[in-house]
Amino acid sequence: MTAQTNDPGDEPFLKVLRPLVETYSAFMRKDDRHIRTLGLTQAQFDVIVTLGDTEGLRCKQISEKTLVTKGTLTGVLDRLETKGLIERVPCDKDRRSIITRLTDRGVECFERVFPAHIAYIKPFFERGLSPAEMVTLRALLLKLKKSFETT
Amino acid sequence: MTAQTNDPGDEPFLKVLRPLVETYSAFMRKDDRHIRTLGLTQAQFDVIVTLGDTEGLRCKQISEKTLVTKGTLTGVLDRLETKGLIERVPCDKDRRSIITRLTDRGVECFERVFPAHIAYIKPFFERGLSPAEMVTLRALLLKLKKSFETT
DNA sequence: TGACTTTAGTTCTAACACGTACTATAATTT
DNA sequence: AAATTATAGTACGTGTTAGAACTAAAGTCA
Repeated sequence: MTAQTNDPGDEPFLKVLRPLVETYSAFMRKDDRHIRTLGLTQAQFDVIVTLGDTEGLRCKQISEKTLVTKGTLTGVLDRLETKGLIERVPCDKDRRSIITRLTDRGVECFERVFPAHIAYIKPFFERGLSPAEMVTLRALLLKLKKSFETT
Repeated sequence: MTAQTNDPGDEPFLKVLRPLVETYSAFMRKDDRHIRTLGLTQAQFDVIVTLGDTEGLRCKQISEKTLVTKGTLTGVLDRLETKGLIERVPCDKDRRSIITRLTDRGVECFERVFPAHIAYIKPFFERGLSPAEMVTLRALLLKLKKSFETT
């Protein structure tokens, strides 16, 4: 005879929600701290990586790829511009738009920081999961993601 | 004959990292927006839920459960106190500590907001994943989490 | 007891993060 | 062409967020 409670805190799906939040948080703490040792913030790193290997992108595009809203992006770009890592040039085709691209120093930063960070993060994933588990995890995460994107 | 590139952007583990970030983000956007319609921020909601069904906790304990650092917590608690949802009472046993607990209005808020939010979020998980998939996803996430917690 | 060390919580700074309002420009409609 | 609507980026207000410096109170140990 099991106790039949209606405590919303016992919902089975919370057994997925909490690990999702906690795993993401554990990853982010590591990720963030390492990026800071490289002299960038998380948001700045994301922008540099997004701009790497491109000829420059518009705010809208950067915003979509980094999941940073445009309002926030203005400030992030301001700071990267101050650091001399990016430059903003007006767009000929659409005078509302501005093309943001890496400066020479920005490219140098990208080439130094990106591989270093990948190399730092990689072992945590490879130690924790087999290749087969990675495939499974990816598939399940994408299913869940899709559910959050419908409606 | 497959092309052998050394582009760090092609690392297999990124096929897990990106879904992890994107799924968490997709979830959070939904989660956050719903909580705001209930009149709280994410951090405030987390604190209210943590304090619900307790006789009050110390900052340290709230900080551990919500994954919010103590420096941030002070501000969150300040705003909840201003809203009249929590109260801070000195701790007899340890005069460095302060017990934070829900006021009557806070309890009322908890009882209204928590079930409502659970009910809102639940369908996204249950639509996206079968019970068996939830078990698998949970296990893999916890393995990965553990890897990020060692060292 | 008195000098270290740890712990609890606040204060402070820099940087996000979101939503709203705003300006300028572009696209569409009539 | 004029009016309407949509889009691009910025400005601003409120609220996190992490981390370092600070104060007060315990705990430790010699």
